[in-house]
Amino acid sequence: MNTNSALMKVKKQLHEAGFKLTPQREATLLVLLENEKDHLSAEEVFFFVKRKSPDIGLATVYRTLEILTDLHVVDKVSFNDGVARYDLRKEGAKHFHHHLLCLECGNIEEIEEDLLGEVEEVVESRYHFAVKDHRLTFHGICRQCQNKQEKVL
Amino acid sequence: MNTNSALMKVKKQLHEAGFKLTPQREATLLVLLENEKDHLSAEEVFFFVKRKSPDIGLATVYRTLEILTDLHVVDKVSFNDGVARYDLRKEGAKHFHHHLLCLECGNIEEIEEDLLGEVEEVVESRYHFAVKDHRLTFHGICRQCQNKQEKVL
DNA sequence: GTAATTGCAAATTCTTTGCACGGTC
DNA sequence: GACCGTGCAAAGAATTTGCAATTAC
Repeated sequence: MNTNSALMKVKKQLHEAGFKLTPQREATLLVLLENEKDHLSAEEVFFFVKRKSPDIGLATVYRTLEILTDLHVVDKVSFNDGVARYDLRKEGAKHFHHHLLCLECGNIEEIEEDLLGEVEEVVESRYHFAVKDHRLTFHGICRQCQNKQEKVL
Repeated sequence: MNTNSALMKVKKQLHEAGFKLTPQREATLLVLLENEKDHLSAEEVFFFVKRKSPDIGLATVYRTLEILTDLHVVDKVSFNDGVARYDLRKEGAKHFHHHLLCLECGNIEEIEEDLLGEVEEVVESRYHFAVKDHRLTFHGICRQCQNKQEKVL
């Protein structure tokens, strides 16, 4: 995905929602785009943004992330470690992707595949619940850590 | 599920892990058992426990919930509202149950059905990830709120 | 021009920790 | 009597908010 076109798209979204495009918001967006694969916390985003715009304040980052969450540009996720993390929604992705959280090394891998189609149908029909989105995280041991454990044995 | 037998079982688990079953811990457990269907935060557990044992401290509740989480008696879950919630693991349940979070009224419904069997197989084989547990929450509109919306239209 | 946005610091909220005291085997 | 567990208050971490100054449109 072209960073610039993604940026333009969000700009449009911001304007349509009545927000201004400030340099601070642009810098924050750039950081998110450059770290697409990570799951940065607000503090981490702040750390990276500060290298581009040293005068930015943490509160501004929090406020920007809140707006982007409301616009569904990012998804706020939490992996039970007490920090909110922000995950860029993939361009054109119908569904929010899933996560594999390694209990050993703490690494988080992403799964783009949908996988939940049938499950959502069951939820819709059997529980009469109109599904809009989902959060799915598997807890377990990643490939690397499995290999390490085998060596130890 | 018999409250008393559930209590006995946890007592055994505590002892096996080298912990005592103190009156405070027992009161906390009782609150969890009595509110099995809810997803209480630590503060809420504290509130209910205080009615049984007015002298209990909030820190004790936090410490108890941490022990119970480590023993997998409860699961710590987070629905992105900034508070950790504690969900009693069902007796004999192979898998952690799923949640339906209504975006309208905020209510959380539970699904006991597994539903993820095939999905886990895909994750295991295609991503070489050894699944130990999962967290699945659907965001959407619950049956009650759907009915309300229809009336408005 | 003016309403939105910002940075800073203070305030809040949730959770953890230090420590002296109390209960238990 | 060693040790675990407790309550309280203080500390810590994450996030939000109030406000005067600044900026985008």
